[in-house]
Amino acid sequence: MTSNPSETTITAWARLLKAQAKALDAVEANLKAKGHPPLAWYDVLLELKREEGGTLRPLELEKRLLLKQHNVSRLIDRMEQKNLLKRLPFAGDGRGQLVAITEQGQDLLRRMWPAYRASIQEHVGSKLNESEMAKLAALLQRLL
Amino acid sequence: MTSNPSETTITAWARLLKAQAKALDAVEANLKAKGHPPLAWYDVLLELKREEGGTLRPLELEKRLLLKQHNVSRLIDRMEQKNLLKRLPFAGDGRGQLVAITEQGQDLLRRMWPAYRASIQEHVGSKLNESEMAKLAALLQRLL
DNA sequence: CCTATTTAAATGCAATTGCATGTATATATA
DNA sequence: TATATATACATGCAATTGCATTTAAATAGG
Repeated sequence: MTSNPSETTITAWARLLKAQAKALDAVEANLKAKGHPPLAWYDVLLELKREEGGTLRPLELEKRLLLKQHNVSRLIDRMEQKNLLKRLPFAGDGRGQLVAITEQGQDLLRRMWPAYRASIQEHVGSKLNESEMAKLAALLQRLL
Repeated sequence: MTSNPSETTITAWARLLKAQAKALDAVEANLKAKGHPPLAWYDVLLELKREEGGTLRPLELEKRLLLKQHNVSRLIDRMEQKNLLKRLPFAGDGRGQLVAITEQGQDLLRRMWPAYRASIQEHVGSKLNESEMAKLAALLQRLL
């Protein structure tokens, strides 16, 4: 038998939704205003960049970025169109594949970061001091 | 000149996105599995229910729920189709309108709450104790 | 008052997402 | 090793969302 959430929990839940939506909307809008693609593209490229060889399987991207399988497939389609990444066969499993970041992908990552970074600071960083931010990060980690 | 976000801020930002996405995905999936409509419908109905007279203007819903104007318009369309709310003329301003919750809307609110409540507890409430939850709620408030 | 501008909401069309299913390959089991 | 089942990714079609524009009503300025 599961107990009911406390009022405090309900408040925290509501604020989690609102705070994230508000900050994300602002960050996405800023990226777009600067002529950049959506944040999801940055997320994909960053995951790839951090890997040895700059490759990951779609399945792994799906797990890390909490995306649905069909959305990963189509996100890769769009990004491949723009030459930000390319699909490679995966030797270990004929069903699978590898997605590899390209030079252009790395370049986009570098070009997006200044705008992205400034938005994070404006909409999140500036709202709490360092120790409060550390506390927030720790509490959010507990939800993961 | 805006400073750059600290590492702590970047971590908190990443976790805000992930924690919200994870919890929200789970809650939405649970509602759907129980045969309920999306959370946004609940949000709209709850906002209306809490008002004197059970009415709000679309513009107000837009602000409170952080939705785009055209999405509010179409969300209202779909909910009106299902008789969960109805559009009324707004006397004070001929351009505007009032959206009013119906009996069926109030009923849906009541029927969704047990499932929603259980999900909030499972995916958020059970992860932190009361004082931690209060701290989280307070920190998130600061982002708003 | 008349005209220009702003505001509230709706809508046509394109892009994205959700959902179900398809295709190919891998693994398990008889 | 033949057959059934599971897994990885793709895709057709419907629903939703984004974007630009439209419509109607309100307010501002001459």
